[in-house]
Amino acid sequence: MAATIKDIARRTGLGLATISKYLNGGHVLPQNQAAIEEAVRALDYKVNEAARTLKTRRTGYVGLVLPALTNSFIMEIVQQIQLDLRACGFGTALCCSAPGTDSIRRQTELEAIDFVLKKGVDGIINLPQNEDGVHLLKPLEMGIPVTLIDKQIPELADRISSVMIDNVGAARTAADELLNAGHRNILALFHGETNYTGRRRAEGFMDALRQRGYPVDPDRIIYMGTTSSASSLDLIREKIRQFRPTAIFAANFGLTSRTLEALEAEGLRVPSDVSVVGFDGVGVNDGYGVKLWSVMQPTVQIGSAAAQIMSEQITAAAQGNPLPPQVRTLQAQLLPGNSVRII
Amino acid sequence: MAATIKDIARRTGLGLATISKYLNGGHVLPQNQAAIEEAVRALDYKVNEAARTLKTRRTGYVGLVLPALTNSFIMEIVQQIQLDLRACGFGTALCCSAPGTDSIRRQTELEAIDFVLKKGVDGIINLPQNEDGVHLLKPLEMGIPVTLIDKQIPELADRISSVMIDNVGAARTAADELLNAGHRNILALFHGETNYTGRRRAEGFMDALRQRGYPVDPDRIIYMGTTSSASSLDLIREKIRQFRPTAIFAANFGLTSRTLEALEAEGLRVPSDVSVVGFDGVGVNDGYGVKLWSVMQPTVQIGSAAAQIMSEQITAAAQGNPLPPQVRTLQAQLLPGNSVRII
DNA sequence: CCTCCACAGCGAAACGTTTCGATGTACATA
DNA sequence: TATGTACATCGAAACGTTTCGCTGTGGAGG
Repeated sequence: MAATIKDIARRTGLGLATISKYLNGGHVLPQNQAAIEEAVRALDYKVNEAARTLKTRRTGYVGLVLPALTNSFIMEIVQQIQLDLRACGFGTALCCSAPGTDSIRRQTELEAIDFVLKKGVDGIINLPQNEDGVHLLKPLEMGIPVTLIDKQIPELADRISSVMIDNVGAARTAADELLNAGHRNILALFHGETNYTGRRRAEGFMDALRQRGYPVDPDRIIYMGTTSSASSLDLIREKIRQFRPTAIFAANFGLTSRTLEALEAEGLRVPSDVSVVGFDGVGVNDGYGVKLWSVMQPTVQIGSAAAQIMSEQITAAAQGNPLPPQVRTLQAQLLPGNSVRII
Repeated sequence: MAATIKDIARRTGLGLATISKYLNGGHVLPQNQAAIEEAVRALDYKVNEAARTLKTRRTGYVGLVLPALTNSFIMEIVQQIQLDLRACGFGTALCCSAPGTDSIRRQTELEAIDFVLKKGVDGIINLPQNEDGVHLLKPLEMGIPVTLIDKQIPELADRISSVMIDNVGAARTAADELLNAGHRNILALFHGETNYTGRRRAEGFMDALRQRGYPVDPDRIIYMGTTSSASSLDLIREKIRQFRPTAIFAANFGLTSRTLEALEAEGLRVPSDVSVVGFDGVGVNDGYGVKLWSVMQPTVQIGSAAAQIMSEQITAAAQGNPLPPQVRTLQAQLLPGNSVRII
C-alpha cells in the first residue's frame, strides 16, 4: 500500500495541513521542510492525484481532440503540445474522431468532446471539424477553456483562444513565387468554401493577383468542398485538362498530395510541364529529384503556443481570475524547392 | 454544482448503495431502475471519476508511451489504439519521449514512464526505446500491465504482452521478391544490431538467401546502429558505391526514406538502375511514377490487438485474477509496386 | 407452520487530499 | 507591561464514490 500524507504526518509529528501546504509550494519552517522531505524519500510518498482531483476539481489533464492523425503536420504539433503540457505538469488525453466521411467526422467529434468531458479535463485543445463550433458549446458552458489550433471559429472568437498561421500572408507569398516566375495560368486548390482556413488562403492568393492588377478567374479557384479524396483527385485531373495550367498552388497537405497524383496520372512532369507550390512539406523530401516549394507551418511554435495558452488559462482560472481568450498568429515560411520553372 | 449520487438518492428515495450498484451494472427492481434513470436524466448526473478512482484505485486511463511521432506507421497504430481503448471506456494518456539522440530518447523514455505512473494509469502500451526494458521494471513491480507494440523484449517476455508482425516472414517474403526477379547483388539495410526487430528482419532476409543456396555476404547486410539520420544516409551512399547493388532491401520506414535519398543523391534511378523493396508504405503514394514495393504492417490490427489485450488485462486484474501476458503475431503483407526490375 | 434462502435495499465507513477557521508563539511597538 | 501583528501549525470537515455487513421481505421446501 502506498504511503499517504498521514504517514508523513505520523513520521514527522507534524499536522496534515502543514504537509499539504508544503507539498503545494507553501512555506514551512526549515527543520520541518527537511523532516518532510526525509519522510517523503523514506516512504517513497507520491501524492494521490485522484484524491487531489476530488478535492480541487482539477484533473491535471488536457483533452487533445483531433481529426484523424493523418499527416506529419498534425503529428509534429501533437508531439510538441504533449511535451510542453507535460513540462507544465499536465497529462495529454488524446481523442480522435473516427475516420470516415466528413459528416461522420463531425458527428464523432462531438462524441470525442463528450468523452474527454466525461473523463474530466481542465481544458481542451482542438483542431475542429465542425466549422460552426457546436461541439464546443458544452465545454464552454462548463467553464472549461478551449484553444483551437490551425483554425478559427468566428462565431466563438470572443470566447475561445486560438493559434494559427497568417493564412492570408502565407498564400500571398506562395502566389507571389509563381507570379514572379512568370506564371499567369495558375490553378489554385483550397479546401471547402465553408472552411475558415481554406477561405483565408484563397483570399491571400487572390490578393496577390489583384495587387499586381491581374484578373482573378473564379473558375481557376477550386474549393474542394467535402468531397472524398478519390473524387477530389478526379476533380483536379478534370480541371488540369480543362485549363492546362502552367502552375498549381495546392493550399494544404492533402491537396498537395493529390495534386502530385493527378499530375502523375495525367502524365505531366514537375516542373517542366507544370510548376507546383504546395503546403506542409509534402514532396519536399522524397528523393526523386523534384523538391517541391512548400509553405511550411511552424509546427513546433504552434504546439508550444497552444500548450502555453492552455496552461495559462487553466492556472489563472484555478486561481479564480480567468484570463480572456488569446489569439496568436504565427508566420509560415515558404521553403524553396525546384518545382517552379521560370517562364 | 454537478449532481451527485446523493442527489439521486434524495430524489428517488433510495439508498446510496442501491444507486451505486445500479450505476455499476448491478440488478435492481424495475421500478427503481426507472426511477434512477429518470433522476439521472433530470439532474444531468455524471459519475465523478475522481471519486470513483479514489475509491477503486482504477483511473480509466492507459498510458501510451512512444518515441517521437515520426511516421505514418506509428500514427495509424496510435489512432487505432485510441479508438479501441475509448470504445472500452479507457482514456489514452499520450506521452512521447523527447526528440534527440538515441541516448536522450532512452533517457526520456524513463521520464515518460514515470510521468504516466505519477498521473496514474491502469496499464501501459509502449513502443520501447530501451531494448533491455529497464524502463518497464517499475510499472511491472507496481502490478501495472504492460503491452509492447512492434518490438519484443526477450528478458521480460514472460511478464509483458506484445503485439508484433512476423518479422522473419515479412523480410523473407521481401527478399524472395527480389530473388525471384533475378537479383543476386542485394544490399540489405536494418536498424541497429541490438534492435530486436532489426535482427529478426535480418534473419528472415538471410533465411531467404540460404533457402535457395545463395551465399550470405555479411558485408552487404548493414546494421545502422545508433547513427543519426544524416550519417546513415552517408553510410548508405558509401555502400552503394562500394557494392553497386542491383537491388536494395530497406527494412524499416526511416531506412526506406534514406535509401531513396541516397539513390537520388547518387544519380541512380528506380527501378532502371537499382530495384528497391521498402517498408511501411514509404514511396508508395507520391505521384512520381515510381511506386515502391513495400512491406505493409497491418496497423489497424496491431492497434486493435494492443488495445484489446490491454483492456482484457486490466479488467481481469481488477477482478483479482490477473491474466498471463499474451503475445500476438500478425502477418505483414508485401504490397506490389513497380520498383523491382526483372533481370 | 416453521425454517431457510435468495435477494433488494440500506447506512456507515472508508479512500487521501485540501482548506477553513482557530490556536499558539515570538517579537516589535507603544 | 500591555497590545498588536505576523506567521507556523493544527484539527476537522469536506469532496463523491464504493463496499462491507446488516436488515427485512417474500416465497420455496420440509
